[in-house]
Amino acid sequence: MPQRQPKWRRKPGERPRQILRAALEVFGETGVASARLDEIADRAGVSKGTIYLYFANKEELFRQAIRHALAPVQATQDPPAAGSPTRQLLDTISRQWVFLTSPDTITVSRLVQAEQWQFPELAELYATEVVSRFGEELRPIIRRGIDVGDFRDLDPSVAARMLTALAIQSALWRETGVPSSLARKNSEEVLRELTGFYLQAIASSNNASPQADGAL
Amino acid sequence: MPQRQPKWRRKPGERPRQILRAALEVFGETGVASARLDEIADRAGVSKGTIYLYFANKEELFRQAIRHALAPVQATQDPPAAGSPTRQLLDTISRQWVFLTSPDTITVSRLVQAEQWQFPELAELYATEVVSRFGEELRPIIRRGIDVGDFRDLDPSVAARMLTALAIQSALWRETGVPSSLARKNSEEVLRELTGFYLQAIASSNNASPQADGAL
DNA sequence: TATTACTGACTGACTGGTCAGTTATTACGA
DNA sequence: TCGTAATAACTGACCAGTCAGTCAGTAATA
Repeated sequence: MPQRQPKWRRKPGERPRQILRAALEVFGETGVASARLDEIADRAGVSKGTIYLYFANKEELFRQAIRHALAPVQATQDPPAAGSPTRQLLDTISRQWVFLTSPDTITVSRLVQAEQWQFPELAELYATEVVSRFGEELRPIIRRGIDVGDFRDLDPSVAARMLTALAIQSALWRETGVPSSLARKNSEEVLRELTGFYLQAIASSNNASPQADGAL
Repeated sequence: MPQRQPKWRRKPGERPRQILRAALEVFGETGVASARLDEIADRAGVSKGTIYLYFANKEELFRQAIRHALAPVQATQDPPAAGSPTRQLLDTISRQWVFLTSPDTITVSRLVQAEQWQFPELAELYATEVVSRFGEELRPIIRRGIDVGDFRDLDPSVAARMLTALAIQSALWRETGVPSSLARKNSEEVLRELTGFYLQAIASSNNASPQADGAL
């Protein structure tokens, strides 16, 4: 006689994670206002009431979901890459690209943009944890590249911001396959176009073609 | 004895415009789902019922509001600017920048991103009417610049897409003052940084510094 | 048996959409 | 030129559906 399975199990340790994951999914598909808590509960495999054991309300759940999704980038402390500035830059961009193109990050980027008036503190969090952090990684590399003469003389802050803007927008566009010129391209191709363009863009004239090829 | 003012006036010709304008405003502030039709009606100076005389439902109102806001760009037929490729490019970017940084366009850019799953046809419209159209203006100029030797040898399509991505993201970031490095900068400064960076980025080595200064 | 985790039916506030009724405007006859 | 009938434009109270949030009760676990 088979032992009767319990209808549900107590997993107080895992619940928050399960719920946050489902929440990000649903919020990402419909936006905050249209997201239904019953749907989130379903996907998390719990009942609606359980959500309220761990989160105060829908808004707070959203906040936590975003923060949770941004945790990975907060965790990374970049091992200062070795090699030439070009090499370092390439590695750094590549690492940032992996983060930016992950489904969760795409969702967060879109949601934060969309809800910036309802949740300005999340826009700020995103700016700090993603944009600023990326800048902090990029600037010293660019500066060194200028000193060494590999890159032309430009403002490292501006150059870093340009790259980040370019990377984020590329990542967002690639997801939708819109504009159509991106539809067929996979993530690696887009990254290659991006790095190809950017390295040329900042290369000094006496170093007009830093070899980016074969780098990935 | 003062003649009694009518409580309201019949303005069937203006109503749609009034409503669309109010709708874009409210949609932009709260997103589609949270926007209340009573609020839109208030700001348009009409009652809720009137909205339904001109639009089938909320979704359709949203669609029309976006299309309406994109009409200006559809109307412009660019007079093929005179001068060197650098000059032409500068003029074109400048014109596109004005469009991108207008409050309505900012709102549209944000809304289209946010609602791309609910309204994929609007994402496509935006891609066609903004991104593709910009590309069509930029590509021939870039191509000529390459032929003439002012710009280095790169793929005009990629170069155009990079510029558009950069411009859109810069416009969106500037609005919020986030990242904080953009908070104090006004539109003109951001445009100058953008063009400065980009012209350098695509300049050929034997033309390393096309004079962008004093251009605006 | 006590405690903790969880369920899901329920409630009440909210809002998209409707439509019977009202007001402005126009057309027309005297 | 004035009343008045006809029409088009508009209003706003109402209804029906939805969903965030509650909580009395139940199931799992210690």
